[in-house]
Amino acid sequence: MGRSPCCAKEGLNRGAWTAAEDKILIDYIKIHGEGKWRHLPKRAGLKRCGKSCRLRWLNYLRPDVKRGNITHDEEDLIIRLHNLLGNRWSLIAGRLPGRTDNEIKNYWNTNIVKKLQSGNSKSLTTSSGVEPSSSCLAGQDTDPDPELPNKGPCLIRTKATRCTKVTLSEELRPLMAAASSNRDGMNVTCDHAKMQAPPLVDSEGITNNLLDFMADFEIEETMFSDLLRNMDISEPSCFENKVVAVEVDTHADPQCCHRLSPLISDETCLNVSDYSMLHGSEDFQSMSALMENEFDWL
DNA sequence: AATGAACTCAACCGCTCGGAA
DNA sequence: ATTCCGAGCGGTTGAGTTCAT
Repeated sequence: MGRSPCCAKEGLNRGAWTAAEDKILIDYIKIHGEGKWRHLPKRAGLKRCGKSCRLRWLNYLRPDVKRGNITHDEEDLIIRLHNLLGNRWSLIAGRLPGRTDNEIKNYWNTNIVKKLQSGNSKSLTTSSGVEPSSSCLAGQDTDPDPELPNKGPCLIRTKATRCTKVTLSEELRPLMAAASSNRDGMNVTCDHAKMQAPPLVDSEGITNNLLDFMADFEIEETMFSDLLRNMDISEPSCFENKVVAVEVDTHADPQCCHRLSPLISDETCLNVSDYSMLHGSEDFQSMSALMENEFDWL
């Protein structure tokens, strides 16, 4: 037996929204706020599915939705973020204030893909010199660059609230899984099955799924570098260029970032939550310098 | 001016996830 | 532990619009 539909479809309006319907929805949300979408149509007196109301509000009626064409800067950012995130439109949209995931998805599929297919990648090179990855055309999640199978994908993760998540290259995962199992008073969690699983590879030996390639560590309170220190590793330099990505919140202890810096390869994209975005800093070195200046933590 | 092709983008659909019961 | 439900996500569709002939 299948799942019950989100709403009874009989007698509901479909297709484009009318101005009158928009007004009803806006007025209702002004009074009652967002949420409870399932019950909203009945309470507001709309002959629409709750999902439809939610979509209409989020993609069109919300007051902070930005109108007008995507600017060159925005396109530049979309390309960079797509290189890092793949088709994770909501995450990309989260970095473009006022833009919705639907809008970005449409823009990508109608404009950027077309430019790529016409071989006009030069015009799509970002100001930072980043070209869209070859996987962009496939309309699939971004694969790691086959040329860099062991350096890990460049990626930006979701916003972090603390210095929490560390994404590791596959060779580091078993070590870290063991370390977290044997932790002594350190509040560290991870998906052990994922950490110890071999990476999925295709017939050519290329890791073919970014998400499988990644393994997150949740590190509460304790900093990642402290965990490393507690691991039984005779040669700390074995970590060089092995940490694929790190999430650090702007409010996190900046010293943590400093300790991490030797572990992170040049090719790695470090996500420092909004910090690097706000400052237009794309690599760890410049980000690190910014933080040094700002926090005086040396 | 007419018409068909191409394009755009709002809306829909099916699925997954997380939290509550 | 399991089920249910609300919410959100990404892929797809199709009506309306624009463009080319």
